[in-house]
Amino acid sequence: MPELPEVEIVRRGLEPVLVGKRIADVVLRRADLREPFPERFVERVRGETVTSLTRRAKYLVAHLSSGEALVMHLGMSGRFTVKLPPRSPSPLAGGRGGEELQLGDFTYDTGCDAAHDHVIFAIKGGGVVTYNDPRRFGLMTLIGEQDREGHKLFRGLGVEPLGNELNAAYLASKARGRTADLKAFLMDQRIVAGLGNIYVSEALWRAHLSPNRSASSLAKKSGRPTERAERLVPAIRSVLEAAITAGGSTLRNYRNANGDLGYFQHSFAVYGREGERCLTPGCRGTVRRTVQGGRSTFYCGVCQR
DNA sequence: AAAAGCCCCTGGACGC
DNA sequence: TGCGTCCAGGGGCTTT
Repeated sequence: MPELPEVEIVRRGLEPVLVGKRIADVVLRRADLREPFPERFVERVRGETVTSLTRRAKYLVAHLSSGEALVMHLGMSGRFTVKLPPRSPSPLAGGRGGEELQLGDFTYDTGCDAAHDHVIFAIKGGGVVTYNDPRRFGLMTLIGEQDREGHKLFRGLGVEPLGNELNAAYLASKARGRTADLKAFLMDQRIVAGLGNIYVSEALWRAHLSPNRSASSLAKKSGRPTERAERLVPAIRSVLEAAITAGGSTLRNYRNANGDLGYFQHSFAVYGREGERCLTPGCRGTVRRTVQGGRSTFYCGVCQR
């Protein structure tokens, strides 16, 4: 589920739990996700202190005191849950009799739906962070800080959409001469890193641009940005910022309830709203769904041109 | 180099 | 209730 806003919300949720803390223990419950965990993964993480937790595109990066970075990607179905310390057995477990694991100073009750809990981190003096991922499209690896920027995971990534590097001139320079449609162009992590299927649809709606339009129409023949490119930039920024804001507030409430970093509920203008009215003021259009590159695209054919 | 297609994996929703 | 089909917010790899 995670696109940039969700990953950023997870980062903000995990930050106070992890940063400045020592990872007392790590349990791997299988040998791989999308790819195998690296050699000696547990030994290289156990005992390390997390000095900071950052995000690049859809990757979470936990910087360790060893000089290595623990790089994590949530794939399609990855999520982290946090259990703050440890009364065992938890009253919430409901006597379901989940498997019990001994971690560091305390016992962790996996509960009833732990079949896809693949990685468990015990934080010294502070709780348990669990990575759960049914589809296992996620990823965890360790990269030396020296090598990180040049690593294959990061080397080809485009600009951060919330940074200053994303601007109309940049989009135009990348879009010039492209035959791909705008949807595919914005989904390409080498152009803008962190957008996914939902927020591309949402950003194009905000910019009143059709997903079927050629990406090259962001650039004039001279290579200068068109007015469309100028519109697209604030559309991308604003939808991501709104999602992060909404998710952040939901996160607080959710953690107060049960410590779970659940994904936020967010209402979309077009995504998942096929057949419903377009929300652009004054527009009489209806949201349509099409398929591009095997993925659903939602848009209004009336106000998005 | 760029674009299109296929693959990885599991679970949930839906129709019969 | 059970079974088959389709769909899902990720990215990487191969082919053209």
